[in-house]
Amino acid sequence: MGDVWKALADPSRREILVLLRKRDMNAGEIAENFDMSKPSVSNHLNILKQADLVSAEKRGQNVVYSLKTGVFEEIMRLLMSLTDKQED
Amino acid sequence: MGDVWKALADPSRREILVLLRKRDMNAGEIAENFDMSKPSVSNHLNILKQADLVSAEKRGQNVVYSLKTGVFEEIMRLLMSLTDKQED
DNA sequence: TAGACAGTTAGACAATTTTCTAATTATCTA
DNA sequence: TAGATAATTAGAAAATTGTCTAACTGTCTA
Repeated sequence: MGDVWKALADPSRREILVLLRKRDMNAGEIAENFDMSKPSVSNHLNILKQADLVSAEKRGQNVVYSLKTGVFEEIMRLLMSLTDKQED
Repeated sequence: MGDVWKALADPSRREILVLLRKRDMNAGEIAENFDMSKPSVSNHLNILKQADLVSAEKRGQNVVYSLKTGVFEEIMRLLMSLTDKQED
């Protein structure tokens, strides 16, 4: 299981998540939004997948990526616990 | 203004934040909690400061660090917006 | 089934990041 | 004021990360 925080550290990867918020997209559609080679985007998608922030489903010759929101809750929990001093 | 996400990407820095959740600490006290040279810790503290995640106040020959929770809200807002699909 | 298309893998390279030791600055106290 | 203590700055080395091109795999369709 990859590092969620490291995954979120890169601005391109955060932008991918924002894109996927609107709708599921395949790798090519995602890549169109970036001034970057396709393998680079593929690499970012892989890091997001390992961090469990997106899921990938092969559909024909495309791979459709979707946002996975489950992990966010965990992150938010940690952030909230930092916000509330002295708890724990 | 430094990058908050990059600041949060490092596990040692996140641990520093958790330490400061309990109470304010000076640089030396923080460093005691890590198997790392003092300059390295100092570097991490500087990155956290630039990201506005901690504040530093010189008190005598010590520098006391405190958690700054303001920025978390911004992060949480972004995370929440990702959680709620299709909004915006 | 041959060629085109979508996507990933492999390998190399450049940039960034983390860490160290040594040196420096600032403050306290005997 | 001299020496000790707290912390940072400087500069270098090692590790990690992001990016590229070239090559490969799998799927579709004419």
